[in-house]
Amino acid sequence: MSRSNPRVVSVLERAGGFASAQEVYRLMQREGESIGLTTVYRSLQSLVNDKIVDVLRREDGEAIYRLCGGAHHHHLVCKGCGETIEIEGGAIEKWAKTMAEEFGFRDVGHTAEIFGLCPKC
Amino acid sequence: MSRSNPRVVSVLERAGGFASAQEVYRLMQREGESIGLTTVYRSLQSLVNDKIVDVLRREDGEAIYRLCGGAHHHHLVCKGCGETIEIEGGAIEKWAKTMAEEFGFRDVGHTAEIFGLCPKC
DNA sequence: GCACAAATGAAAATGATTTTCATTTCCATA
DNA sequence: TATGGAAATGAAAATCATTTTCATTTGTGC
Ligand SMILES: [Zn+2]
Ligand SMILES: [Zn+2]
Ligand SMILES: [Zn+2]
Ligand SMILES: [Zn+2]
Repeated sequence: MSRSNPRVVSVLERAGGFASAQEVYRLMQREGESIGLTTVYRSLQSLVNDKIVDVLRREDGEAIYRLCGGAHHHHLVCKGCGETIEIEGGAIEKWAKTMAEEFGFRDVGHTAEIFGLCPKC
Repeated sequence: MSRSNPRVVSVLERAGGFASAQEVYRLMQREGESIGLTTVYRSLQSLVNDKIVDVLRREDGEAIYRLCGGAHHHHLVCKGCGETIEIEGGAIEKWAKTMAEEFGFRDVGHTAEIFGLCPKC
């Protein structure tokens, strides 16, 4: 059932930072790899499910993907140039845990992102 | 040149939290207000430019808008039944501010959500 | 080879957002 | 009040990422 595609992973590796599904597709085409856009979308979804890939949104709403080091972390993203910094979320982890307990929630996860303009922009 | 539309502002006020352009449009229609979808989009854009309105993205990428200054809060969402609880984010606010300062980011916003299974599920 | 499940991808469908463009509303001035 | 132009409006078409459909191909065990 795992549709995680090693060829897509390889492209993300070479791409370095974030890339959209469309970009991954174009890259593979340019390099002469034969793949369908649908498969790119499915592979990326699968990689996200398997937590091998992070997904965020560009300001225009397009989804962008990136290989994610296993460690849990959060992001500080520049709205101008897209630069992304991985940051510690110690305070968040505690907050999420506290809130979940207070309301009796189990099996809890969370998301947290900060976005603004970096010094260069 | 200001296309900020007081009728759209009024809808956002009544809506309380976040609403997408499509939702604002549907709401106005339901209330018998005559307005075009294009104008809704233009008004919301204008309100964002004038910093009267905040814009975020839903998980599916749809843009959602909210009056600035409406009380800022976060959500605790049940993955099972969808129940949503509005929660305080004091710790987050501080965390976001600290991190942004540390890396010299300006004009900063953030998102934070907790999701899990509520006591009933 | 055979059967059958999973993977693939082309093409169509979807849905939010933007663009076009003709029409209408405002507003200042004669 | 009439008039001319600028700004606002909205219906319809265009755009574009993403999802769905569905027929075909591939892989795997027998
Ligand atoms: Zn930047
Ligand atoms: Zn965290
Ligand atoms: Zn529940
Ligand atoms: Zn907050």
